[in-house]
Amino acid sequence: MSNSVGPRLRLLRNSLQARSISTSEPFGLPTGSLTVMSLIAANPGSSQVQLAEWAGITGPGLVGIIDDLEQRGLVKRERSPTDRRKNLLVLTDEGELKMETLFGEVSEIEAPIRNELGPQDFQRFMEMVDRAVAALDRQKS
Amino acid sequence: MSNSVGPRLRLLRNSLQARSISTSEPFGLPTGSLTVMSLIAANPGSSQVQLAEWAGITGPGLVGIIDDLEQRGLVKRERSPTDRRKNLLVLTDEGELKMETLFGEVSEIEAPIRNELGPQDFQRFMEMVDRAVAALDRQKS
DNA sequence: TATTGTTATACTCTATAACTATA
DNA sequence: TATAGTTATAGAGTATAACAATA
Repeated sequence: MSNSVGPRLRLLRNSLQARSISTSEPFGLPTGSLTVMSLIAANPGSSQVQLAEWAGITGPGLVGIIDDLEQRGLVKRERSPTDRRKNLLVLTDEGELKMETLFGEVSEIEAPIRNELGPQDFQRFMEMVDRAVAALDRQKS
Repeated sequence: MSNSVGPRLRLLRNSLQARSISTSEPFGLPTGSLTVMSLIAANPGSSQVQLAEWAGITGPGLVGIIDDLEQRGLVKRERSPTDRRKNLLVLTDEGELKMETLFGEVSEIEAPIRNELGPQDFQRFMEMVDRAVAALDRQKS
């Protein structure tokens, strides 16, 4: 079609989300939930501002996601003993299990893409997206 | 981070849109406007259902975009003489000019990505997105 | 005074259902 | 009856401003 990535990106994201995903829709969780869960798993005890920064979500946006996850018993908010303004976030055991399930679901939804590109180009594709994001972020600062 | 494209895609789209783009934000036009304009340019006299299909936009969504473009004198709706239910859409001369300007703006906004990947990989990247979309669409039907 | 998390709010994008006018 | 365009409506996602608690 045209020579820019914007329109393509919308088509791809629409298709994925129509398949009920960007991250974790299949279980009725808000978009970004799985991203946040995996960040917590990799960095237990993170604060919400840290997570928001990493996930590319605004503060208020993250509050809603954490509310949802906590209500389902997948994540726990613990007040930091050293700085009582902060929440230290951790996954519950149930959260760890659910996260694995969600990754499976997402992987299945994205299977057509993986099959189309092949495992090697699929990996390259994701690396390219990461590099594109990094390049834009570098520009911003 | 994780092994799926969904979260990455959100980061990339957010970054682009923060730079005031998905397609044509810089002039206050709704998202998808430039996509629609380029489709009309390539297929003058298209109907709205055709355009919605091609652009991955819903019928009602397209109405708003066309309303906006028509109000600015960039696009004209003409009643089809053979089937008076249909609108035949065409770009005005001013629309053609504006489209070129918008392409320039978008290209500038996406320049960091092009520079990061290099022209060849940038092209490959866009092809991969297209293939991914096609693969998902194939699955759907 | 600055920061963390929160609430309130608004705007955009997307989706669905129902209406009209044509066929 | 089916289709093209439209209107009305609702639901996500994202963003900003303002507030309370803490530093």
